[in-house]
Amino acid sequence: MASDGQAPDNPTFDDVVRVPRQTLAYDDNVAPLAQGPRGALLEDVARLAGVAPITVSRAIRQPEKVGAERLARIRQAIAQTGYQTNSLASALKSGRSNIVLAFLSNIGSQQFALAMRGSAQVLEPAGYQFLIGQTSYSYRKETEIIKSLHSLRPAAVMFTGVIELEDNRERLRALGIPIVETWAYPRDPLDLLVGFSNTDAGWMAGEHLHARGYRRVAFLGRRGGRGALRLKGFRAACAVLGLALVCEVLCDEVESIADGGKLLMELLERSRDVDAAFCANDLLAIGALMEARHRKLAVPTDLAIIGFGENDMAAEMLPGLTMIGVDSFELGRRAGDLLLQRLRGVPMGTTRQHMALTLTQRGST
Amino acid sequence: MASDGQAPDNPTFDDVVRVPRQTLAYDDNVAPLAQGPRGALLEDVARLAGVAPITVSRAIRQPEKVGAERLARIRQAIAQTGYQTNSLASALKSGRSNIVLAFLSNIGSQQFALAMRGSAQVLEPAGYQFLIGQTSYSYRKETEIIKSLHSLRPAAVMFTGVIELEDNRERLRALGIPIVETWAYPRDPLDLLVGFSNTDAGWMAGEHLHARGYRRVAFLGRRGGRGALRLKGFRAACAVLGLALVCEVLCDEVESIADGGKLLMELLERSRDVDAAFCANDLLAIGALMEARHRKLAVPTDLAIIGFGENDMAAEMLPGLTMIGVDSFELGRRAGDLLLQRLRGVPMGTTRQHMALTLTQRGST
DNA sequence: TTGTAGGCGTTATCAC
DNA sequence: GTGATAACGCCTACAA
Repeated sequence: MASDGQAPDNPTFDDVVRVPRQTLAYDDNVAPLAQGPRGALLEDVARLAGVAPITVSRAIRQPEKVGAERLARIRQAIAQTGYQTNSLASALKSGRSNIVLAFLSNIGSQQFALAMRGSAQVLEPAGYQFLIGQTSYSYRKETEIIKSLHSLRPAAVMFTGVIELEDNRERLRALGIPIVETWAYPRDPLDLLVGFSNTDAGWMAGEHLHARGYRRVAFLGRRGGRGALRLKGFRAACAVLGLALVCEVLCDEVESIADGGKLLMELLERSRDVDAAFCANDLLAIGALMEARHRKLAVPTDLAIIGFGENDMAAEMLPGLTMIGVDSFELGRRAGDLLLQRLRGVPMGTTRQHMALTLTQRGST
Repeated sequence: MASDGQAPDNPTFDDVVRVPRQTLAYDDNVAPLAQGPRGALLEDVARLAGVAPITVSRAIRQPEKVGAERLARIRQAIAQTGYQTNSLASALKSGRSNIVLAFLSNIGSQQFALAMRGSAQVLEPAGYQFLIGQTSYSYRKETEIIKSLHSLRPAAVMFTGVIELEDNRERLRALGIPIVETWAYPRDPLDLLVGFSNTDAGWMAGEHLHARGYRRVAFLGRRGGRGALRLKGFRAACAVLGLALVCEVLCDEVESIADGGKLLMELLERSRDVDAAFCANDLLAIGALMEARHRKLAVPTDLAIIGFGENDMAAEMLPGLTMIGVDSFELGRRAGDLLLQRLRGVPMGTTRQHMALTLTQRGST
């Protein structure tokens, strides 16, 4: 065992728990393990059940079209052999797989992660494999990914954002699969949409600051994408309500809490005559609040802070952070639901859902 | 635009930026869009280039085996048609795809997310599609996922953890693909390993508390998995160094910061005669520190707190949280590197890498 | 260096 | 309700 500090030269082995074979009871039978790298084929099952391969295939996909007796025999044969459909071959022939792909612009975001849980909770029980990829806020990567979809043939795709490149929109349409965009409320979504208005979010921030009596405000946020939309709404509110938008501190990327501190410092350098700041995302708001405290600025008396996005930390901080946000988990769940309806061919009333924005006031304003 | 508060009935449309076609310059040519849902085939490219399909296939995979002149013609034809390899068909025939799958036990974890970025940074430039799934700390789901791998035939798989079920280990071995386990240091990894000793992490926590003069300590953490390993090391350190391990507060799952608060409350109910607590993960440590502050406990004088796992927040809190952790990004990067070596058939010196644990002392101890 | 033949495992199509 | 046949798009094996 390590005996003196930082980096033990001889790490102790972890005695990881090992669960022996077949001791866990599942609802379904745990099939016997495949023999060797090549598992049972449709043909093997068919031979065992005394039917044609195509009948086994049907028994799996459309059991109602197979006679009861044979169905039973086939099911037993499947259990015996541990047969698993080769989804590659299946997808190649049918042109559609059971994979649903979600692409996150940032895999580290708490909100996106929550949404993914919501979607998975809906899609996985329905038999889809839910996998996640990242675009890292890069057009370049987004394009590569979307190109690759053409041959991966997922059943559906989901994005935490709106596709902006016309080329990519075209490519996605050409796939002919359900697509959900989220996290914004554009006029013309590609296909399905579960989102909210970032413009309104900015407006709400301005309105709240005004209602709380602040008059000289600042914006901290990303220059592009949803940041720009939130800024637009914020500017509009300031103009209408008569707030002085003293300072817009913009950046290109937000990677961590530390960025919030940096932007706040920049703000304070540019102007000290500001009584409230709207931080256009959760990390920025948390970072700004911490930096303010480090500098002994009293929040909210010296500077009020409102953020967008919700985050577990917001409620836990002192003072609590006032945040505008959406229920990300629910957003993900609904996105999954919309996809499911499409995939099942249910006639759809609406293909666009709006998520309500909520403002949770805490101590920071 | 929303005019009064919480949930606007008529959300404002976001005027999302739209980037028109062909205005972005990439290093490679952006191929023209595929015509219709069915893109160009190997055969189409071959016809255009005046060669056999197999030659095109080779030009893509082993260009050195194709004559220079034809290679040029083929490449032009590929660009013209916008041909994209159908990875399904390719994988079906060759028995191997270019997808690398990583499974996270918890998609919301900051550390896991960092590791994924590290892996992606290595694997994606090498031409692999890096996708992420979740096991949600469930044996059941893990089993389902591993079964499905059989037919998805990824090039390799990665887990943020060690596979504990013997059945699943068997299934994974049968796949015959590179496998990386991480986040622990077991005696007998399935294949590749990039990990650290959780047992040592627990030991280090005990050692640190001892060195700082604390004598009556508590453990807060998960009952199973890595929590149990960290507890084991912590217990050992306490025994050897003469610390009184007054209280072990255990739980089954950790989902959010709030759980840390709950466990701390439980601790305080069970015993007030404790001068330091080791929280076996980042959320627990953050939650416990916050709860302590809410209760006006002075940290570290009334209660010291040390956590495992690192987290952006740890350094930002007041007092800063002393944490033991690993460089998750680097861990992910190395895991990706190991996989790449395997996939490329590079003879490997070692298939097991140990990541150093580091203790960062901050104000909380 | 290039090409031919055949098949990966499944499912669409069309007969029975 | 069931089965024979062909084909999805590519790549391995072998031959030229």
